[in-house]
Amino acid sequence: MRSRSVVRTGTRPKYINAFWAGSNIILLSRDEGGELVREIAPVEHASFIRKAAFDKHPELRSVIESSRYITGWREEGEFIRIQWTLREKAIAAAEKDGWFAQHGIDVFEADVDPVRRYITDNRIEIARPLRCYLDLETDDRLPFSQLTQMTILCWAVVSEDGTRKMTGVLSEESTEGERTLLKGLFEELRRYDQVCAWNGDRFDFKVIAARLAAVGLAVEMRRWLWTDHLPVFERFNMNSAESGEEKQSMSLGSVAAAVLGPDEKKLVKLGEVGGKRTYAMWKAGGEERDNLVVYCLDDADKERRIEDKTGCLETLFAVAQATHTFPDTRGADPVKFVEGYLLWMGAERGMHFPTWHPPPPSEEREKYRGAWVMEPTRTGILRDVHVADFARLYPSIIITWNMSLETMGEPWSLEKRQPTYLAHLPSGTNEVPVGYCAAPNITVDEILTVYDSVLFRNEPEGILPAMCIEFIRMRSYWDDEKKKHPPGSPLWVDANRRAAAFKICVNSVYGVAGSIWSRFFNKQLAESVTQAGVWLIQKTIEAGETRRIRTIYGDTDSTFSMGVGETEFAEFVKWCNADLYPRILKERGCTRNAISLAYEKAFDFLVMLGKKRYAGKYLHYKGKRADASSKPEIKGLEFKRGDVARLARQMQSDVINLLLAGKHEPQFYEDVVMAYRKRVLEGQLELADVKLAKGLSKSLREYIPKIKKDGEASALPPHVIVAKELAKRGRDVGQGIRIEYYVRDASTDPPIYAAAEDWKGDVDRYHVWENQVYPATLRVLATAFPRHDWAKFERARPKKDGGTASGTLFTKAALAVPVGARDKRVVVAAKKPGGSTGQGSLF
DNA sequence: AACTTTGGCGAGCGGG
DNA sequence: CCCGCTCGCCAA
Repeated sequence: MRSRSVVRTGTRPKYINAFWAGSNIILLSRDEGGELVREIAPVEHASFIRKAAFDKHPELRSVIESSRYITGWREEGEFIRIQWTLREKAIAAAEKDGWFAQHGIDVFEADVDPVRRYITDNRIEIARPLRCYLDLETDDRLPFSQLTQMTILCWAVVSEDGTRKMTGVLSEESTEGERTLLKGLFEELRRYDQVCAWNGDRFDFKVIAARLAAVGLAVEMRRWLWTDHLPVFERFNMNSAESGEEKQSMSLGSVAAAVLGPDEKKLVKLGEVGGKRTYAMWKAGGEERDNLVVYCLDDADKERRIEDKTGCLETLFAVAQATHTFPDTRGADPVKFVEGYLLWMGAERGMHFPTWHPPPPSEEREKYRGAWVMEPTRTGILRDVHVADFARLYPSIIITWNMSLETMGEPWSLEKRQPTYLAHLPSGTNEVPVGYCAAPNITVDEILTVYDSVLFRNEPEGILPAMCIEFIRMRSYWDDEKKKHPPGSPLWVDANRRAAAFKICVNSVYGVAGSIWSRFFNKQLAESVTQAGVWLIQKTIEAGETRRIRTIYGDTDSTFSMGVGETEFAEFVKWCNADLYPRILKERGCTRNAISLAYEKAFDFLVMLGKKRYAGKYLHYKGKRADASSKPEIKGLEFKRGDVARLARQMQSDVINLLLAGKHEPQFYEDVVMAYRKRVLEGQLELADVKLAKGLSKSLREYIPKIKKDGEASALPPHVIVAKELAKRGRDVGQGIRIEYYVRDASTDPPIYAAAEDWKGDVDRYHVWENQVYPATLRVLATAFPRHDWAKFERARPKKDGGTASGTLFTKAALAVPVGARDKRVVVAAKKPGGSTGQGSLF
């Protein structure tokens, strides 16, 4: 490799990557000329104990000094740093039943990765890696499960600015041929530091590693940052999807189409359309082989254009640089990057954190209580609904109650016998101990109200709140920087990314405190955060009630209220911030207050269906009046879901848009329903209209059918049945893969499900209407017009004994509306006797 | 390897 | 017909 190894002197460079190799840490940077520079530093396997342990255990010093696994120790502030021969020894000594634990000595950070150790102790800064996009085409005659045996037929590498596009194609089917191809690939890759591939972790990177071994090439893979673009896109870009349409498929082609627009013409995706293609194309040689390379290059370039548009890899880099983490796939994991910053800050303060221990299996894990979701007190079409929400609720709570592991005090339990109807009153005896604040954690049952609080010391500032404050400060710094530059200019774009990155960081702090995969996990702490949120929102709703503000719904950090005008509601929000929160927080012993409620928006019309399901038309949003071009806000409804049939989304969206536009005559919607019904039962249907797509949340073998009473195995979920069939064909049906399928015939027992790739137009139209398309809209209409009978349109399938259905699907049997077909659940109000039951003209 | 959390809805299945 | 269960997706 054309790199040079140096002994470091002078100013420390920023590093593009580092990895642990045997007894060394290898650090990579690039010099002024862009040449790769490697530095070598000795690896250290360290753990920490409190210095006080030496006083308590006089024998400790000699135990440490005589251990053959300990190479040294030294004092560092309040801690002793112990250096181990092997990482495994450091971890073993910190085990829950290890020597230290038996002697009541806490061991800190024993499991910290050696690279992280080095970054933390040596204050390593992260440099921007040179990025490229990679795609491979492999021999598709082998099933996905045998990807390690797949010969690489060609590769394409595109530089991040798109000015350099290189490809390689297999010259001959032999080990030597593939070795030459791989050599060519790595000759190209060494210009870069970060290699991005769509689905790379599942496919391309695995194939490369396997083929290097197969042809006998030794390459130090850890020298690159291997970044799977797909999960990074999902994590940093997904919330931008408006409808479920974009969530149907995460394939490169689909995402490119969604992100780059309809003019992005997708080339035929190899291996997906037309069955086995790649090997045949390569084998054919000539123009066909050239086409294979063209496809391959086009995919690599799609990635580049997706990044140009979304910037999610740039955001990953901004997060990584802010948290001293390298921007590979794992660097996108909140647990990883928050830990990076936590240890960084801890080192500044002479603090160390608990050793992380592998958690028990999920069945044994104790959950903690989360947010509160209010049952809507009103459903249907509502007017003038004001929405307030807490700014960054959980970080604000962490700051306000100074919630951190090291500030956590004793649990503080207070039981109070009082009737439930008084449960909302302050306990009256909650004298919080001096110097502490009490996290509200209230359980109310029939007669007992339990304030099962955790106390937190107000001083000094905890490291978790400090981290939140720093991230918030940095976000606002970059927001200010942004304003100094013309929108869209390079400096503006950079500031925008960094602001976005710090927002991601702020929002990740709570999740990490609540994650068992984090060394900072603490159930009591995490529950204190969520329950403080419950308390705040409930206090807000109560306070509103005394001011004629009727809150009809709320979820976690928001309230939806009616009964007053904009001015009064704005006044209320102001009063909450100026008066209510300062007062009640003081009562809980808080000396800080980062809680802030904002009047976010108001809805002109709101169609409220239930918890987490509504659609609204804005009156104003964040101070700006809505206009005709303002899009409706839709939450939770099928329209937003990527797993339902497209027709279900379309029909529901049509009806919602009409409702929000002020169309409020039921008869009008009867016509819409009948038109859709006709289309589903008689019209042209394409696969995309009726396709369902569900992900596999675990590997196929983990779906174990229950045994029925009769001793038979019960049915697996439809997408799993289809996935098993696809597995037989050698398709990739691993964990996380979305299975696309449709219902061929639901009248049989069991129903027949078919993979999307087997589409022959033979879809069960009755099932499509009754189960996939109409219910989503039925629920909207039944909520909007509760006195109207909407269930009568639901039945479509002719009764088995109902004579001979032939010709048109609109036979008498299909149109008959048996009384029993009415779904009582959606007929909210009693039907008016003899009233309009919608015997529309089509009947 | 794949893991931020809990709350909640609806589809599908099976049993009473 | 209702209920309880699992599953996957979505809200926050």
